[in-house]
Amino acid sequence: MRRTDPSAKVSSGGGANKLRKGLWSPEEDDKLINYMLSNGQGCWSEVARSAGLQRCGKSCRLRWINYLRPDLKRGAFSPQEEELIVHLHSILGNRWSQIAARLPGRTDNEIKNFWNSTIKKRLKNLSSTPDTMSMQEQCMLPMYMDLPSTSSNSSFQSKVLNHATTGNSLAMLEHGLDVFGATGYINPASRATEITINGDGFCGENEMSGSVDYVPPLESIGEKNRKTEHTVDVWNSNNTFNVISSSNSRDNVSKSENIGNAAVGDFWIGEELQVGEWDFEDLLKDVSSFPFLDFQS
DNA sequence: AAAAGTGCCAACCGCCACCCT
DNA sequence: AAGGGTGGCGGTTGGCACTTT
Repeated sequence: MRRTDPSAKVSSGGGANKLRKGLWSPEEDDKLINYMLSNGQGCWSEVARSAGLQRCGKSCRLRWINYLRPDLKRGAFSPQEEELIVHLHSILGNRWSQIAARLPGRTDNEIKNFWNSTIKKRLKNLSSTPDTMSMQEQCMLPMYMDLPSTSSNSSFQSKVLNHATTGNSLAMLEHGLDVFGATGYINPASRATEITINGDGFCGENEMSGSVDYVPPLESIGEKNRKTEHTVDVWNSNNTFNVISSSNSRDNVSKSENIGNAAVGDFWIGEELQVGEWDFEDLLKDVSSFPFLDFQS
């Protein structure tokens, strides 16, 4: 843990308006905590002024949200949290605030740091040792590694690789997954050949196999630039990807369009799946059932 | 023991959207 | 409609702590 810097920089500016930057001192923390506990959150620039802090409101907000908030859960991420982060990231991509919203007591910054410093590296390492990874990791792996070049459809594979290399889910909608999500995550409790579409209100026709996790439109209310055309990549039981196109409603996925496929290669060992290998399975199978979800926010 | 390398994470930065005037 | 203030977000950086050489 970094120690507080008693000589935090003071930003250049006019006379009395000098604002401190850098690490927060314990005294500053005390001021902010005391003010917030007695007055609650208001306009952050006003908080900074009223609390007697030579900080910009933005800095106060960040400090409070990421470090001083009393409901924060400090300490290492549990394996369950880690699993959930990986799964949510596979669905939501780098939408850290939305991932954090599903992990009580954790901040977006914390999750982002954890992802960049730990999970990313772990997944990278795992990609070179597929025989030692957990079931969940096996299922997630294809999203983060390059695929073998055995696809008969190179453009489709390019698209898949683009997803993988950008860290976005294979299942991210091509033009903005802001209404619902889908992922190639496969339920380890199921045999690969038995996986079927699931998700609230999504895809009435089980004409394609695969696994689709519905993610509630947590941020979709009031969202701008909502796209009306969606494309979803889905793992199917033949170790290929399906691409499902929908018109404009998650309740009306009208067709399944298998525009290409990409073999997932030797690291896919779905036939060796064991039921009950990890307890978090039911939770991850359908994120929408997670009790912490706030669909209305 | 010291230098170099690496990991971790708090905090900053820039951008964008929203609200108000 | 335009512009300023503010909040929120994701990407990035800087520096401390730890590990390796």
